[in-house]
Amino acid sequence: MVDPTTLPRPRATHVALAVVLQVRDAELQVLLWERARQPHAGSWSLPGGFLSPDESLEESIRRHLADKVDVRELSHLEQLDTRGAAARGAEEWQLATAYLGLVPADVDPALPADTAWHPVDRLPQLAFDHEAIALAGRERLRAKLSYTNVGFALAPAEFTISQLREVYAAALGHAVSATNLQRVLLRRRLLEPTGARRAPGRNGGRPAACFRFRARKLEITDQFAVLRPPQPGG
Amino acid sequence: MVDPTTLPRPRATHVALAVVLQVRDAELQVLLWERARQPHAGSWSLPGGFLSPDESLEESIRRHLADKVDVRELSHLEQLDTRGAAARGAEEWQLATAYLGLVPADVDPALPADTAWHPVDRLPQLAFDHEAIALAGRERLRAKLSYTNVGFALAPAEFTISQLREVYAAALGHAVSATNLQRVLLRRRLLEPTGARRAPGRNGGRPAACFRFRARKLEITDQFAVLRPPQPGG
DNA sequence: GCAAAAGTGTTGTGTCTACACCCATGT
DNA sequence: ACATGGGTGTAGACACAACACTTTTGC
Repeated sequence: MVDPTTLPRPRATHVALAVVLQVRDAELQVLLWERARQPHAGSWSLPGGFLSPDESLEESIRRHLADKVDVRELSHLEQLDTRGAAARGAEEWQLATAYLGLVPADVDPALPADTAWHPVDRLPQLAFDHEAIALAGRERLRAKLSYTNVGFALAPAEFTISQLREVYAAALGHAVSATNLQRVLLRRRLLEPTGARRAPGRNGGRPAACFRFRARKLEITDQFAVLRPPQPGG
Repeated sequence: MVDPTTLPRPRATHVALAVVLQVRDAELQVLLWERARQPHAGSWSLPGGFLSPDESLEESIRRHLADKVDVRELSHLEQLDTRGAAARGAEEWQLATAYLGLVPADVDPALPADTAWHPVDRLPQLAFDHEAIALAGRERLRAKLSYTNVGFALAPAEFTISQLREVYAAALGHAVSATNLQRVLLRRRLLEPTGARRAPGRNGGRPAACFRFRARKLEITDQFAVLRPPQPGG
């Protein structure tokens, strides 16, 4: 092998993409962007763009997303994976790093005209392999809802258990029992009561207590560690 | 935004790295490579190298590793993360994608002179941020030992429960009970008896039954799904 | 009072750890 | 016989899902 400083190395362009998810209208939706230019002009794709030499990957995806949604509304951002793609851009050699971004259910960011939310369960035709990436983002979210506190990133800052139940049900794609949701999240000490109560609707009903997530950054809350270290006597 | 085909985009070199782990001498060890050239000449780093335009990321890391360990001995390979690094190579703009590779405990690949195994718990000074990457690889492995069948990638093709216990203990970094290990892995149907028995050692003892992993590719075996879909009646 | 919504009590099931005990072999 | 290492039986702790029941409101 030779000294890399003397031999020009092949260079690729690099793109950062994001699967930005939000629960809207009781459905998990993803932010898509209608491509104005080739390749795949007119079809939908994940938002993102080219990396600049002076920024990190995370800075880059935040910068590109800032055109679509206010960055302050991104409550969580984590990396999915990186794929090289000979077939990605036909003529240029390109790599793409995908991120998962989450937006709380109670905000409705103003979007540019070329951008819209789409239910992840009914995606339109997507450019490149973006459908697979979007679905991978959904699965990552679903898994993490079970063993981390990611819920904080989808829920409003303060909420009733019923509201939270709707958010979880939409994200997980199946019915969720408010009873058990409350017990699991309280037992794990993810939630704390704010003291506030929400007045009932027109039909009456008991006023609901309000809760918040104790932490607003990602934590592992269920150490799935089977085979844990031995603890004599217990 | 402009048509990318008309405007030259900034391009970066891209490196694929691997955290290759194996249980050796009852310790989890990582394959390191002593750098012969700048930057960081003389210090240790993770094996890897530059990406070529005609290959995928995984092909690239397998090609670079082939110089160090026989590729057939890599029982598992998965992506960790990608980091941009302004500070990575001083003068050139570079991104690095890290992989986690695993080697079964019963092989001892011939290594080139500049390459050696080091216990992950006692790493020498590593170049760049490779220490953080190596530790991230170890944590990924530890987590997956709990909820997947990755054990297959660290264990020999056929083994006794005692041998497997040593492998798990080394990888997890704490004592593991053979009793409970056997129960968990059998209950989850990860292991099956081969029918063979292993003769006892000099001191006698009951002959041990031999087992193998049912599958030799990664599977999720513990759906950590708390909040699972409702199942009326049970 | 009655419907509606929130929240609690209770029971059953399954998984895991710990530890006692039994089994098969060498010396 | 007895030490050594392999393997099973069993009991307790815990987390979870399901569902019945109670509480608090509007009408």
